[in-house]
Amino acid sequence: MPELPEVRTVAKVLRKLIGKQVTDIQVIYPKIINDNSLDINLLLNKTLKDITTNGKYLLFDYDQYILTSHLRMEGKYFIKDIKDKIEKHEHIIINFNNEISLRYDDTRKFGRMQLIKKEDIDKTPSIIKLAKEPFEIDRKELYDKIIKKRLPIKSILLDQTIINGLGNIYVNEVLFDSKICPTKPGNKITQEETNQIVDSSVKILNNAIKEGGTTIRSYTSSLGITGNYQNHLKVHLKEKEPCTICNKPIEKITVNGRSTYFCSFCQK
DNA sequence: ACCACCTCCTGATCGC
DNA sequence: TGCGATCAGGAGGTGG
Repeated sequence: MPELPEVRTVAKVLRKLIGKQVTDIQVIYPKIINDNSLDINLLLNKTLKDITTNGKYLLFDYDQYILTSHLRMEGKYFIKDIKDKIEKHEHIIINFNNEISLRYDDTRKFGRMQLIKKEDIDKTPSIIKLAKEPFEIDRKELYDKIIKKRLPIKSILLDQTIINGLGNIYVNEVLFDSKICPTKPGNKITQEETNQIVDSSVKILNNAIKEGGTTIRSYTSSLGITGNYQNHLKVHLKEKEPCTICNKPIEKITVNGRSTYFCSFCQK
């Protein structure tokens, strides 16, 4: 699943479209567009000014409009020629300069887009409720939010209103790096452990960004560019493999319905 | 406020 | 081998 490093990698690749003008839009599977979105055809003839990210959201800046795009599980973008055949899982097509075709491809159709007026970005619930990314999060505020909860720390860190950008892969890795058991309830977490979670998140996300993200089945970047961070994973998908610290087998459990990989000896 | 549970989807994998 | 059942999972919604 695309998380913060993968989304940043996608944004970087797509920035080659900046300065180009939208000449055609095709919505093949309309449910990808949120019900509360403006009509995406308002982007016709508009010029793409910038692409930024906020957590797992891509933000396409078209001057007076912003198109938000969340890839959820398997959303991906491809840049093709407008004459290229439309593939089975390509649901939204935006053509630029009558030559370049941006294809939104999503096997499971979980991804969502929403077109908003730029001045409404501060009134858009999905965006404003996002917490800060680990790079700039306030550790005391994060601790105050964590200790109010009895949910497992694993589940708390997947909540984008608590900390922004981590998904299942990186939460598994962050908790291993922090030596914290994923099932430990939030109200048992200390300020020191919170600080460690932030430090580990920054370290792991920065390394993953450097590697272009993690390539697993559900994620490939635009243009088939693939990341390399899967080679650095220490627990995710490593069930029964030896822990890199203590050599005991990595365990797989389910925490609130999510696959969780950890070392029960190293993570307390 | 907090949290459990359901929904959306389809390809891969499992079980018989 | 084949076919139906089950699973995976981010975020939004519902309801206790």
